Amino acid sequence: MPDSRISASSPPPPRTGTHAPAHAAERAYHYTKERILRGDLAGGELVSEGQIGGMLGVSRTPVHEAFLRLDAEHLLTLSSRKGAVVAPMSPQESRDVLEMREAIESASARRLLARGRPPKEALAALRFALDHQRDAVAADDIDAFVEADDEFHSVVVRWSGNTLAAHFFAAIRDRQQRLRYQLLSIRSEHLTAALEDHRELAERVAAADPEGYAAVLHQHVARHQGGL
Amino acid sequence: MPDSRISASSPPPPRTGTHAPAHAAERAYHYTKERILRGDLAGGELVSEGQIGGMLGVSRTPVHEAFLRLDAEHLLTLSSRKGAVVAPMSPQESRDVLEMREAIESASARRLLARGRPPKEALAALRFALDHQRDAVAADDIDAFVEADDEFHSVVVRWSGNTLAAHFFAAIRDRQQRLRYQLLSIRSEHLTAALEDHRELAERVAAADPEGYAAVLHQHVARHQGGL
DNA sequence: GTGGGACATCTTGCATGCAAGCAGGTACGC
DNA sequence: GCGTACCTGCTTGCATGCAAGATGTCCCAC
Repeated sequence: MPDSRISASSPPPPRTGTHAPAHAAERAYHYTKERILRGDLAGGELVSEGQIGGMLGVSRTPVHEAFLRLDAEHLLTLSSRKGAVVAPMSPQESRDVLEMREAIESASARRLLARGRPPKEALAALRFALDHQRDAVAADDIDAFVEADDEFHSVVVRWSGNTLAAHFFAAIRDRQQRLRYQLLSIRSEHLTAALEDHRELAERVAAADPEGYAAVLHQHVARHQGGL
Repeated sequence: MPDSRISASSPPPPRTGTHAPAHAAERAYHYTKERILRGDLAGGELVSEGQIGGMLGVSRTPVHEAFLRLDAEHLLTLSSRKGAVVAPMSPQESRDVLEMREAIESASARRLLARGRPPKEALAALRFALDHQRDAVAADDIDAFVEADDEFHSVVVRWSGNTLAAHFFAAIRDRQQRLRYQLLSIRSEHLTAALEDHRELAERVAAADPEGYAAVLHQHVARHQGGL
C-alpha cells in the first residue's frame, strides 16, 4: 500500500523532535527503538518494514537495517517473509535485568577499586551525578532523577575501563527503560531512599571498598526491585 | 551466535549446531565472523562489502546486513563511505572478557541454586560435558576440550533461566574464541587441571553451594588467565 | 619544493524492481 | 457441512542502479 510515492504527497517525515540523525537508517533505528521502549509497540505486535518506512518517508532498505539491529538487541524478532514481532517482555524480564545489572556493576566496582583509591575524575563524576539527583528530588522531577540515576551507575562501569561491560550495561539500560515505561511504578517517595543509597555507594567508592559497594548495591537493587 | 530469527520458547534454549546457511545474509555473516574470530582478518584491517560479496558470489546487500550485525557485536566498526574496520583487540581484551564471564557465570550459579538443589537435567548436562572433557583429555584433543569447556560453563548460565545472561554469555564466548585463536597458548598440561576445576564446580552445583561455586570459579579463571 | 584544484576511483546510502514465501479467504467438488 | 485447491494480497530476500562522500594522485602555477 504505502509506496514511498506517498511520501511525495506527504510533507517531510514526522520530526521525531529530539535530534536529527543524518542517516535514514539511523533515524529508523531510533524511531522504532523508542517506540518499542516506550511501549507504543506492544510485545507480540507485528510490524513491517514498509509500515515504518512509510511513516518516516524512507524506503524499506534503511528500515530493514534498523530491524536487523533491533533483532540483534533482542528487542525485535525477525520472521522471514512474515514480518517482525516486537519481543514480548518475559515475566522474568525485570529480574533478569536487575540481576545482570548488579553482577556487572559489582564486577566493575571490584575492578575500579582493585588498585586502591579510584581516580579523582571518577569521584568527581559520582558527585556530579549525586548533585543532579539531589536537584531532581528537590524538584520532584522523576525523569531527571532517572537520568541521573542511570548516569551514576554508569560512572562506575565506565571508569572500570572494561569496554565490554560498558557495552552490556548500555543494553541493560535500554531494557530497564522499557520496564520503567511499562511499570510506571516509580514513586516520589522512593527517590529519597534511592538517593541515600547512592550516597552510600559513592562513599564506598571513595573508601576503595568494593565488597562494601557490592553489598550496598545488592540491597539497593533488592529494595527497588522493578521500581527504579 | 544462534539464528535469532528462530524465537526460543523455553529455557533451556535449543542447542544450535553448525547448520547449513540457507540465506545469503546469514552466510555472509558467518563467513565474515569466522574470518575475524580466526584472525584471518586482523584487527585494524579494512574490509569492504564488495570484497566479501565477491568472494561469496552474492551482492553487496546481504553483506551489508552481515556487517551491521557484526558492528552491533563490536567485531567490526563501520565507517560511513570508507569501509569497515575490523575491531582491534585491546590489550585488556582478555581481562575484560574473563571478568565479565566470571561475573555472569557466578550470578547465574546464584540464581540457579537460589532455591536449593538444581534440576536433575542440569546436573545431567554437567556430567555430560564433563564426560566429553575427560574423553578430550584422554585423546589430547584440544579443540574438543575447548568445545566441551564452553558447553560446561554454558550449562549453568542456560539453566539459570536468565535469557539476557545467556545472550551476553554467547557474545563473550565469541570474543574468547577470538582470543584463543590469537594466543594459541592452550597446552595439554592445562587440560587436566581445568578438568579438575570443572569437577569441583559440578560438585558445588550438586551441593547447591553458589558461593562455593563462585570461589572455585574465581580461582579457575585466574589460573587460566588468557590460557583457556 | 610547495600549495591547490581537478579528477579518477574507491567506498557506502538508499530507492527500487522482481521473485518467492506465507496467510487468509473463497469457490468448488463431495 | 467439510476438505481442498487456488487466488489474492501481504510480507521479506536480494540484485541492481544511481548519487554522493572520502581519498589519493596528478598536474600546474608559483
